[in-house]
Amino acid sequence: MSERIIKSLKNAEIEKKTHQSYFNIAVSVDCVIFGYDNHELYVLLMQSDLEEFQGLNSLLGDLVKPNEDLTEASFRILWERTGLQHVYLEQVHTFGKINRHPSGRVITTAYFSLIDMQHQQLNISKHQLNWYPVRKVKQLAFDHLEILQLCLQQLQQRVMERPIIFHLLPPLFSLRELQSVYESILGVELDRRNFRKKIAVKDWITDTHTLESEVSHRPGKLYKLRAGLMNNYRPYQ
Amino acid sequence: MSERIIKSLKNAEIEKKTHQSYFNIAVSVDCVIFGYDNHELYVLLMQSDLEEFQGLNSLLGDLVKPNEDLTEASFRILWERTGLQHVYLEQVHTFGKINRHPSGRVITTAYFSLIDMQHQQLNISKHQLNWYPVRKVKQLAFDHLEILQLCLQQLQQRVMERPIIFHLLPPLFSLRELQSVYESILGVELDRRNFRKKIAVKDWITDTHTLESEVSHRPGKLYKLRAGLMNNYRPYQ
DNA sequence: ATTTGTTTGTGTACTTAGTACATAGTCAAA
DNA sequence: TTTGACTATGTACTAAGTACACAAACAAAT
Repeated sequence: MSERIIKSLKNAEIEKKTHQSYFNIAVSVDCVIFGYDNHELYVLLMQSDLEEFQGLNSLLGDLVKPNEDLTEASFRILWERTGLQHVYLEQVHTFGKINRHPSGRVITTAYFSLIDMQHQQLNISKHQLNWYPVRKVKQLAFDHLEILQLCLQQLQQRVMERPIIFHLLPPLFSLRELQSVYESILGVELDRRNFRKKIAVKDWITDTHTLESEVSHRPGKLYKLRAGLMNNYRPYQ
Repeated sequence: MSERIIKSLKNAEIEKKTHQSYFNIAVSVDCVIFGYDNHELYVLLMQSDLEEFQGLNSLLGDLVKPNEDLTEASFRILWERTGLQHVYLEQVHTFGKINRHPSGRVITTAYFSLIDMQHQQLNISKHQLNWYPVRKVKQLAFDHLEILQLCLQQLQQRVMERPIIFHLLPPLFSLRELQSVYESILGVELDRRNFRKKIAVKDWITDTHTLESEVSHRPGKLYKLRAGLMNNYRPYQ
């Protein structure tokens, strides 16, 4: 064999090996979509489409296309499955264990997002999606329970430092509602007067001088997010 | 054409498309390796091996093999390039922009690690590695400057909450050294008495009742990490 | 019309964490 | 023995966090 041919074969060999070795990890994203309703934090789940996990729920995820960012892929999933756009999204962690997916090597980057489930119209029925109380989810397909737990933990940290909790609420809200969302996320009860003081110090919201209506008790003032506030905060996506 | 053949062709088409679409994203890890010496925080960098970035430095990274975890890949890089094992490692973020790598679609998961650069023997020369003062790094190959900055930011947060800073120090250290490492990471000067109070409250270290030697001033007490402390803290890798 | 249930709105005393700051003591080197 | 460089230590002040109670507003039930 001529040296040229040997070299060429070698290159082919290398190329094949390279291809096999390095280009058969699939990349996916998974979205932990949180919503709040009636004193409870919910997560949006779908029925797993894998035989191995029949009957189990899973997070909303998909493989990332070669021509899209990780972030774009997450927004696409949100759009395709729920019809929502302009949703708050934040990267949490990348899960890369070898056997985390039964059909092959798939690494996944987890994001959480926050939506106002009471007032956004979701195309839930189309895709067999359902809201589940976060604390009652005990089992999920893949390593999705671990992912959910880490996302919840990160959410708990973030809501104290940054004004992201408002994505779970309508544009106008009462302090009672706000406190209740905090309580549902943190899993603790808060003292009302101290909570109000703490929120006041943060300077995130402004009084709209309107009142709740159609409540069977003394109506509370309605607040909104302070204008221009969100310019100072960007999630690291 | 028979229907069977058509179907078969269709399947081939789908398979090809799937393969093209989903299996040509490469996965890499990059390690931001921090070290401390003489009042300064350093990062370990290598010369970029890409023509496009000739003359620039880059982080230590490599493609992830199909049969290794992301974490394993990071440990492998550390081992291959520096000869070090049992290094502190923590995942920070996954960078997935489409054009972040000139040779194709590569997403990378960034880790930072902490090593005691004064007392560990590194195989630095073999791989053209060098330590650079973190604050003086102004340009790197790829998006590595962005990665470095985010890792530094995460390190700044973590050292306040968890006892990881000790990985940058030898087993015995004085409070002055410890304070100096904090200052080099946080980029601020700290008040000595308040610093000592703060460290005392955290209950991370114990007095060994030995003194510094060979210093041309009053020697300080030497401290070590409190026994059993690290059991309570696990990095989320 | 009155009562009941439920939630709003507000302030103070106490505790804990953070900050600013100065002086005497120990060692090596000159 | 003096100089330089560092150690060791405490107090007064400020800011943030916690515990806690009562009058007022509204709807619903009577």
